[in-house]
Amino acid sequence: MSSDPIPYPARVREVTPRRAVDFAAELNEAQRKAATHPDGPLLIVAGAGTGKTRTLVYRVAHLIERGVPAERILLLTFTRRAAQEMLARAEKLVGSTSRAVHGGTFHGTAHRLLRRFGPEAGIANDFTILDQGDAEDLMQLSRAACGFADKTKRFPKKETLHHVYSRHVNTGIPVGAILREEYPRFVEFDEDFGTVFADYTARKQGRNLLDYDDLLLYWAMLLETPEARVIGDRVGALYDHILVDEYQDTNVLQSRILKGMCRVHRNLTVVGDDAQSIYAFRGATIRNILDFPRDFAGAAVVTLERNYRSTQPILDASNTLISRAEERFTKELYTTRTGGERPWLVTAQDDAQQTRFVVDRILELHEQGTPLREMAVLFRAGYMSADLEIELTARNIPFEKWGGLKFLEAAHVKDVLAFLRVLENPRDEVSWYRLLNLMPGIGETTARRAIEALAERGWNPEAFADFAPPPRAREAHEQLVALLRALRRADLEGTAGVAQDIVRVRTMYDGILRARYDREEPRLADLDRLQAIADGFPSRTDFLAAITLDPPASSTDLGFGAEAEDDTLVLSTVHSAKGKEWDAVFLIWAVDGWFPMSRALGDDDQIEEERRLMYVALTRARDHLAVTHPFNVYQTRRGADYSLAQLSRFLDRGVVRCFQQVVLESTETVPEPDAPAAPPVVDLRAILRGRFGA
DNA sequence: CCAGCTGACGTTTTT
DNA sequence: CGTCAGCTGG
Repeated sequence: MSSDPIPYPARVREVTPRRAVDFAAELNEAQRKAATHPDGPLLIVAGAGTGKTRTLVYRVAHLIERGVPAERILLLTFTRRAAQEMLARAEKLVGSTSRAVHGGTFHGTAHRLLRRFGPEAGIANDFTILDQGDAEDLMQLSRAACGFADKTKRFPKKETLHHVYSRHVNTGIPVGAILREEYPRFVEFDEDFGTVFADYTARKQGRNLLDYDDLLLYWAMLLETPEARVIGDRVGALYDHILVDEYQDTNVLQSRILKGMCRVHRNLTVVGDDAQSIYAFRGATIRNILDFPRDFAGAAVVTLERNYRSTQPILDASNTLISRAEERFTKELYTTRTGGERPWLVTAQDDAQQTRFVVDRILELHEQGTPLREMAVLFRAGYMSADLEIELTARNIPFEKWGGLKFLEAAHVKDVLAFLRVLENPRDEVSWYRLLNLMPGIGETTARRAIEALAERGWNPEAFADFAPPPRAREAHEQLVALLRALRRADLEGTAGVAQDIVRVRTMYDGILRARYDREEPRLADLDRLQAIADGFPSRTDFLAAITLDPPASSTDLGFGAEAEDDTLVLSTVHSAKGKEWDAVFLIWAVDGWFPMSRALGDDDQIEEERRLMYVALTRARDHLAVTHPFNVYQTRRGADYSLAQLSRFLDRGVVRCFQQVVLESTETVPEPDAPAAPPVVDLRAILRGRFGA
């Protein structure tokens, strides 16, 4: 129990819940305790499938029933989708009142607050947001401006620079320490990093650009900077209750924000599972959740251990796997569901056979009545589903893929967006640079000159019209000037929707696309889709912010109008599968070096994160779970040869005992459940082939 | 100064 | 496989 509950400010007003919520009947004891906890800090340690979302939804309902005005509740989630889902469920409990609850991601909320409070703190509210790719491009400009373009071949690439920068901002670890830890070969450049970062920071500010990290950083600074106290107090007073989902995946900066937001009250509820912390690469630290009771003295801790999702055999396998983890809140998931088959551990001869097995088994389950949308295939990294995607297409099985490359990151889509962004923010140097380089006859040098000319005239849009291009670029320049004028005119006349803007841009851009890229048909189709998405937005500002802050998760979930298929299989990275569940789950490529990835092998913390990641994968399954690994792996890297693949180190003897082993024969693909045969210890033929390969 | 070609390389996860 | 830096011909 909280030691010093702060009395709730008297702001009570009439609320008419649709029905009285019977917390005792609809929740189990632990859930009810969490949902109805009074004021004060609360940590809910919620294992996978223990009704975490349900508990949070009921807590929101409870707060509203107690008279907390909905608009003074802030619900921070990992994805916007998760927030919407929770709010929809809350509405079913307490009625439309709950619609006023503020829900969203940290970044989305930061964006909203900065548009509103930023101007008072020197942040013009017409800023545009850089996604990771944009930020890297800007870093490249800074790198060049600082004279590191070609000085040394060994100077870190823009991706490395950006990664170090982002890590520094999100974790507070000094740059030098990050280099020593992650990039020992770049330690000598410590000072140069500082030089580039200083330019990068100044450049962003001069161009009115904010990257993802800035959104969080400025939010934290509004709350923490003594000179901003007046603003910080107002921001901190916006909400009476803050609830945070997936707390194990927050970083130091986000934890600082929460402390700042709780300066007037201590009504902070966080929900998380330390065993599912999988975003350390983004600066998230498991310390946030482990140390919560210390950071917020008197915090109540409620643990949810009863699992409503999986069968006991699946839980046994998951529990055994995670029991090998080092530091954690100990909890053992249990269920009252009886029966269920043991999960399968499937050894395939090679990746082709692995693919065939998965597809065959999916069809089998489908025939037995499991809809495709109740099945998912999970993997460590996006590219690992390539083979499967081909097979599914060939066999006419509809699927959608989550995670991996998003179509918004495709070059041609970013090209079109660059035009819109220049209209939105004429100082957007990244977008200017990108679109100028597209024009025939304009390359790096001319683009740079044009941008300098713009900068000198205070980024006045007309300055570009006056810019005198070299003769070969004259035609392109004229066209571009005309296009931008037309777009701006439509803007002023108010005749332009975002979709209309895109149509106008494409009158010129489609030609460039055809000349510049191969496979033009699918690319043009992408632009059609972009147009269709844009159609739903009231303004360009909203559109641009939304697609950078909440990019569509799947490549198909924004198809035209009517969804193409109702019943589709899901292929997903394990990261993107977080928080979801299916009747049947296949985890493919459970091969050491792939899962865990070889890059993680040198570092104990990273290995631990990979282990938790696999735990997340296993606990997505309700009734059926199959983990597959090909025994021979075709190595494209050096030479072209097969090599032996070891089963993932996380599936040790004890874990494997929770599975039924299935070894696929080289001749046939019919699975034989409970086949006792162990995989061969060694593949002599592969060794023999290798001997004469070199 | 641009654009096209070649060879080398490294390859995650996401707001 | 796709990107990227570097080189070269126009």
